[in-house]
Amino acid sequence: MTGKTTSEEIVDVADRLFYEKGYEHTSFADIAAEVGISRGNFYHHFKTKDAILDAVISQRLTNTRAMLEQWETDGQTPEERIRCFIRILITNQTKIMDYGCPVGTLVSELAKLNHAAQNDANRLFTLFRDWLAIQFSALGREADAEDLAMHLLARSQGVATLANAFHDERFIRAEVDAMCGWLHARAQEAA
Amino acid sequence: MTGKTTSEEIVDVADRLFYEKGYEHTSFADIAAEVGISRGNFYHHFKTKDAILDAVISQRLTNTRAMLEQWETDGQTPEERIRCFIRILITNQTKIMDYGCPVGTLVSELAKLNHAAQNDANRLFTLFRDWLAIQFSALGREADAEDLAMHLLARSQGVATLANAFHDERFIRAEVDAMCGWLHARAQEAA
DNA sequence: GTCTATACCTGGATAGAC
DNA sequence: GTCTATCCAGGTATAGAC
Repeated sequence: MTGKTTSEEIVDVADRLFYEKGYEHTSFADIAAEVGISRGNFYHHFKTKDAILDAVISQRLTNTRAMLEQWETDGQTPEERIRCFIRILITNQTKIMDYGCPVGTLVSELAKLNHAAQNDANRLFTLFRDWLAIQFSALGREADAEDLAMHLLARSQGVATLANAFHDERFIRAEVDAMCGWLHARAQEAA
Repeated sequence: MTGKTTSEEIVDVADRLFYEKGYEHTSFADIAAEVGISRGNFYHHFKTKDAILDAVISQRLTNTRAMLEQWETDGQTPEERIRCFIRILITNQTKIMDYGCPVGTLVSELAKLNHAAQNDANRLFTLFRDWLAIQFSALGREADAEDLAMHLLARSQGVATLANAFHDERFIRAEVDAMCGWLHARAQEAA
């Protein structure tokens, strides 16, 4: 710690607070306080709140792309790679139980606000969907790869929403197992 | 039209606006304008914004109970009754594509706000879960009724979230069919 | 680049006349 | 029960000194 510029710190803090408290409920004062700068100084780095949101989404897109690439090398087979996706529900269990899915909750909030950045935020979803579709194709499910990708994305979203509401670890593990089972069956069908 | 009292009208409008715009993003001015009363008059009926939220949640609980009772009479078998639940995704398709699930999005928002009414809102979820569990038990799945209920609830939540993000009717219909297929398989296993 | 001070607006909430 | 007027807190944004 730390080669980070102030701008980068602002984006990191904003990223976390937007996730934990929601976009609208996070104020400049909240972010400035955590970064340890004055509110005035803030505007030297970002002109508007929308500009911070754009930077946060852009950073999330970059981080997500990096994570997907990591999974490409972590998983030897398409099935293993897709399991990496399913298992983020376990990896991020604590945060998901507290705040839900970072992508799903942001997209839902922006939809209600009818916010201009809606489409940008949606690209986080399409990133996962397209990557999953590629994996399902590699698994031999070229014909319905995109449907399978959407199905899995939907199930993980639903699990995140209910995990957030009920704070139930057992439920998450059971659903993760069920998704892995479902995945294996789809792989067997293809083979 | 209308035998409704002003208080009832306020709750109806607030219910709709909380769904469409979110709780925090809906102001007293928004509600007052749609009801057609002044902001000052507003406080004659509800002292605080939290009080309106309580009233809205309470009304939703009442309406939900009525809907579940209706499904009890609509469906001849437990499987048919559960299908009533699955099909709300089709019935409310347009609204879900625009605003997501009324229950899921409210619960998620209140979680981020760390709002006192979180637990009350969660009762909307438990209402569905418990009703579904009763139906699965009646279907002969006493042993795993609650797990099946949570699974179905999660899937419908996920479909609502992605339907909201992608505005994809075809996806909703495909997932509804898949859920009905899954349900039938569970019923066959029990028989 | 960082600060203080401040303008401006919105939103929740109150008082009091009618 | 309904209104107008008003207060106050908090949030976004700007100006300008250091």
